[in-house]
Amino acid sequence: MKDDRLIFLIFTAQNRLRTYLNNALVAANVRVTFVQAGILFLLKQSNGRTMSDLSQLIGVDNSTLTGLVDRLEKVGFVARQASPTDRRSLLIQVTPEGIAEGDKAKMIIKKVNEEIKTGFPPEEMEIFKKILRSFFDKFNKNSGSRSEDG
Amino acid sequence: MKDDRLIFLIFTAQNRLRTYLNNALVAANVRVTFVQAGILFLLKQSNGRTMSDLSQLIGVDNSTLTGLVDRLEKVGFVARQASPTDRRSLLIQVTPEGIAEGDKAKMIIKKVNEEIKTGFPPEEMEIFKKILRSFFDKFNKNSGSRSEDG
DNA sequence: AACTAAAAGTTAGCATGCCAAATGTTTGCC
DNA sequence: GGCAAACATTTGGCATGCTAACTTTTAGTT
Repeated sequence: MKDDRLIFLIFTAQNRLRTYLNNALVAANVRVTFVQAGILFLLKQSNGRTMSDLSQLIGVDNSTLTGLVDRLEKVGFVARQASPTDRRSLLIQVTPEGIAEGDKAKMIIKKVNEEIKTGFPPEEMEIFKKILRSFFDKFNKNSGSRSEDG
Repeated sequence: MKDDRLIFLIFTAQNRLRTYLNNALVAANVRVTFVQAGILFLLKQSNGRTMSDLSQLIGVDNSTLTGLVDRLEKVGFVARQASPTDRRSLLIQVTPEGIAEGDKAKMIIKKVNEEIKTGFPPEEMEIFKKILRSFFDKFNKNSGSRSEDG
C-alpha cells in the first residue's frame, strides 16, 4: 500500500519548491527564474558557451533551452553570437546586467537551499542526494522501455 | 561550494523521472499521463468528486486542474456533471474506460516506483521520503516571503 | 431583503519541459 | 569532390503549473 506515493511525493514536493522559490525571487525583485539563473551562473563561470553545452549542463532538451535563451535575450541578460569556428553553433554571451541579476538570484537560492537542509543532519541529506543522483542512471534517456513495441 | 546543487538536483531528478515515466506510459500504449492517472485513481476510489476536491488532493492549483479535466474529458475518461446541491460545483465522474486506463497506468507506475527503490535499504528510503514531506511544511503557499515589500 | 465576502470554476498569460520534424552545417568515407 | 550521417538550433504541438482577473453562486451580516 501507499507505494504509489513515492512518485507523487517527488512531483508534489518539487512543485512546492519551484513555486516557493520563484515567488521568493519575484518578492526580491529578481527578474529571472531559478532555471534562467542557472544559465546565468554557467555563463558567469565561463562566458560564450554554445546552446548545446548549456542544455547539457542544465539538463534540459535543446528545444527547451531555445525558449530560455529567448527570454533572457529579450530582457538583455544574454546575447547570441555566431561562432567563428562552427557556423551551426551560437555562442551565448552574458551581459553585465545578466551577471548582476544572477548574483541577486544566487542570494535567494542559497537561502532556500539552507531551508531545505534545516532540521536534518548532514548524513540524512547525503542519503537524500544520493538517492536523487541515482535517478540519472536509472532514468536516463536511453534506458526506459521507450518505443520497443512499435 | 556545491551547495546550490541541492535544488538543481531535485529539479533535474524530477525531470528525468517525469520524462521516463511518461515515455514508459506511451510505450505501454497507455493514453494518460502520470498526473492524469492520479485523477483517475482518485475518482475510482470515490467517484463524483468536485474540481476543488481533486485539485487539493493532487496538489495543484484549481486552474491547472481545469486543463487536466478538459483533456480527460475530451478522450472520454471523465465527465463533468452539475452538482445538485451547489450550482458553483461540478462533480467529476470517471467512466469505465477511464477506470480501465487508470488500471493500465497503475501497473507501469508501480514498476517505476520499484525502480526508484532498488539499490537502497528501506531506512534510506524512509529518510528520502521524510525530507520530501518536509517540503509541504517549509514551502507551503502561505509561508515564503511572498510580496512582503509590495 | 441588501450588501459583502467567500468560494467554485474558468480564462488568459507566462514559463518549463518533452518530442518530432525541419533547416543549415560539418564530418567521414569513398 | 560528392554523399550520407551526424550535429546545432529552431519551430510547432502538447502537457504541466502558477498567478491574476472574472463570472456565478453561496454564505454571512446587519
